[in-house]
Amino acid sequence: MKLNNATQMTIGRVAKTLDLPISTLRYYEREGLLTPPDRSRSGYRLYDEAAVERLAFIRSAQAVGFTLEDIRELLRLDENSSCKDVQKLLSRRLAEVETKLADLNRVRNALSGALEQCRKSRRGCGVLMGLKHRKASKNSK
Amino acid sequence: MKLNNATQMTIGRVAKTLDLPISTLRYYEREGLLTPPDRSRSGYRLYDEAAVERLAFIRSAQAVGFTLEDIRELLRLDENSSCKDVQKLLSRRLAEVETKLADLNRVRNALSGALEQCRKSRRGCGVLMGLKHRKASKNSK
DNA sequence: CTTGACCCTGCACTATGGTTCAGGGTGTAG
DNA sequence: CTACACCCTGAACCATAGTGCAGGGTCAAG
Repeated sequence: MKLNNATQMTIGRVAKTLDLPISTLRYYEREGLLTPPDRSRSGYRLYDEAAVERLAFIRSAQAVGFTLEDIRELLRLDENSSCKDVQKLLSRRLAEVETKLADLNRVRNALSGALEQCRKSRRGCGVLMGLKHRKASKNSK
Repeated sequence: MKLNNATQMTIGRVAKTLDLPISTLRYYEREGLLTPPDRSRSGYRLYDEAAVERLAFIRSAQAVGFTLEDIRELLRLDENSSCKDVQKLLSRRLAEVETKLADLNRVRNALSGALEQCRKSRRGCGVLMGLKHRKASKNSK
């Protein structure tokens, strides 16, 4: 099987490039996150650079807590270039991210505080002490 | 049913206090996150203040990305006061949190950059542009 | 023309974090 | 005594994000 274009890759190649299982690529396609790629005459999926970039985007976004549903939305908006909508989604997400950052910062402080306590160990490790009095901030979704 | 002690609460009361469904409390108990509370003669669960605090801790920890499994571990270690182990877990988690913070910061910058782009809209919204070239940092678990 | 690596589909299965349901007992106000 | 809110258990069910398997076709080397 010759790949016509230098940028056409089989699913296995793409999977290796991005270090994720083949099954996940097929899953993303099923779920509408990846547009169905071209097929070779024998039915093999043939991906181009754009698909690889899209995938990389998906993984990045996912790595920081966007759900596949979120990402589907982001990609959809980006495609239609409905700039207003993108803006709306973007600022909503930005606000969420900032909330999450604030939360995480508090947790980091709590953790490192507890660790500190722990090291100069008076009166047991203050894990519960350190964290339990924070208010759980609503998931904001 | 009289509550002997001022701090004894039925499941519904606790649920209302912490604003979570009754079913979740029973679920946490099933999963070993909550030690089985006292029971009234008729079999009703009766929770005390400590249980409520424990629950609050669970929700806080969960809100910032610890899994129930993580939390089970944290609580177990805290109970046994095996300070060495708590320290180990704590510093592992701290490292994870810091990685996550760094990731989130990058996303925040990407998002606000994209938003900026979007506002002075030349050449379409740069959502994909803004995010897709980041490397997905391995989940570090 | 066989071997081995790779690809296809469809369907079932997994783990996590719960939620819902059926069928039944309890507590208290009127 | 009846109503109604509340509680119990066990078991099934749900969404999310995949993973695994059976059964079969394809490609390149030797």
